[in-house]
Amino acid sequence: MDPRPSATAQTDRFERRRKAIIQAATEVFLQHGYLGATTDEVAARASVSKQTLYKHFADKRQLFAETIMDTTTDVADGLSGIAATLRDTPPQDVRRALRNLADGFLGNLLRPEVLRLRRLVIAESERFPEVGKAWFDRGFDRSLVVLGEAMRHLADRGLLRGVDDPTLAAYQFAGLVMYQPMNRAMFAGTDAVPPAETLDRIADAAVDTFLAAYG
Amino acid sequence: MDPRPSATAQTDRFERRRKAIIQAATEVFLQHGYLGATTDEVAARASVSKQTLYKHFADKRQLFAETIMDTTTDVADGLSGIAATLRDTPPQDVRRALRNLADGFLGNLLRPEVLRLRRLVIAESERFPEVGKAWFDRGFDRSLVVLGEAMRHLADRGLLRGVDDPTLAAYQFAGLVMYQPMNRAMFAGTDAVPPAETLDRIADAAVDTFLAAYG
DNA sequence: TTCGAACGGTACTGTACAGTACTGCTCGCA
DNA sequence: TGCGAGCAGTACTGTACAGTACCGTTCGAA
Repeated sequence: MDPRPSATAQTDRFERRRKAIIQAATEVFLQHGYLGATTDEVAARASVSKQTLYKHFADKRQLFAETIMDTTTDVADGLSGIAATLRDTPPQDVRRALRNLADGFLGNLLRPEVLRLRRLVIAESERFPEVGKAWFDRGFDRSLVVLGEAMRHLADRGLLRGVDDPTLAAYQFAGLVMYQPMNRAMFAGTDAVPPAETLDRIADAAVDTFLAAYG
Repeated sequence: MDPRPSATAQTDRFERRRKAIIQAATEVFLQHGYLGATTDEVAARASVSKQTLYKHFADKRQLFAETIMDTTTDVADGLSGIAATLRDTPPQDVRRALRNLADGFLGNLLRPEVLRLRRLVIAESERFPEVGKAWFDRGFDRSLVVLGEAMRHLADRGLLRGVDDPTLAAYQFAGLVMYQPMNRAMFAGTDAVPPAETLDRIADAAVDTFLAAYG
């Protein structure tokens, strides 16, 4: 009972349209929030009629859910790459590698789009519990588990000590680095991210404290 | 004391009404968010007519702004009390006092109402920048500055060392304790706060790491 | 060239809600 | 007991928007 013929050309077209709608919806939802966004604007920005939009997505709820679900792994993928380089750090470079990791956190997570996306997911985590949970599990938590694995690897190589709970250690590192700037950005606005010198001081101090415990 | 000559009865009445409206508005905004909330429901829950509501507040925006502004110092006050007890900790009890502080953070900030309020402020920090900034400055940052002062005091007494930047040290402690559970709660929902054993492990590990650096 | 499905444009429907207008009651005060 | 202010109740206005219906056009397949 597939209404579409099996021709791949039409399927491609269909998929391209769907991507355009999701792209447009991402922008509109990020700008106005869930309730503030209108399907009219999404359709217009995707250069698609509302009829087409509603052929792809049953209703506004589903459009939102699928749109945000699409972003779950974006940030995590970036951090996983950095975590991977940590595993094979030469012995004398642990401090430098951790400092590098801190910069990776700050540089990735404090980007305006990431902050707006974060705010949106948090804002709608009661209306869309599955979306919030997925974001946490597949994005947030996942990248810290990966980071924890890298730290355990460093511990196995004797470059860190006392890493009984690798994931917890990873969260501690992230907390040392991100807690102040992330909260500041969440509350005081995207343009309230601390200046580079401040971030440098925070990153240095985070590495010092982390190595005092695990170095 | 009261500069006004007469009519205090009516003024009291007026003020009581205003408080009732703000109380009702707090509940309604927390439940539905800014756009999702209706002034009809606020008026009904405050047992007040819409006319009366609009006599107290020019429009919905102002109602929201004043309602949330009213909450800025609620959480900070609770934490400041705990921070105050830290200052005069006897020498042998530093670890226990820090552990106590960690419990204070977790117990205060992970309460369902606090989480919902946090989500709301974050969600509306673009529509209401003043509100978000005020919440950060008067609530969040303020309590950590106070905590930093207490830590500097401990350092002056020789119970901590290396506290060059007390506020930064306070943020590090808060990050070690709160980063994982707060993010989990923000994304995965109010009922996703980790169980008590997990929070215990996090608090213990936070104190260990903090004291490794500053003890 | 012809056929048919999908699509864009657009107008429409129903509903929800911010803010206002009006009426009659109630309550504090003399 | 009577007066006046403020308020509850309620109805109304204007607007915005989710979702649908309809029509004419485009485009791919044979």
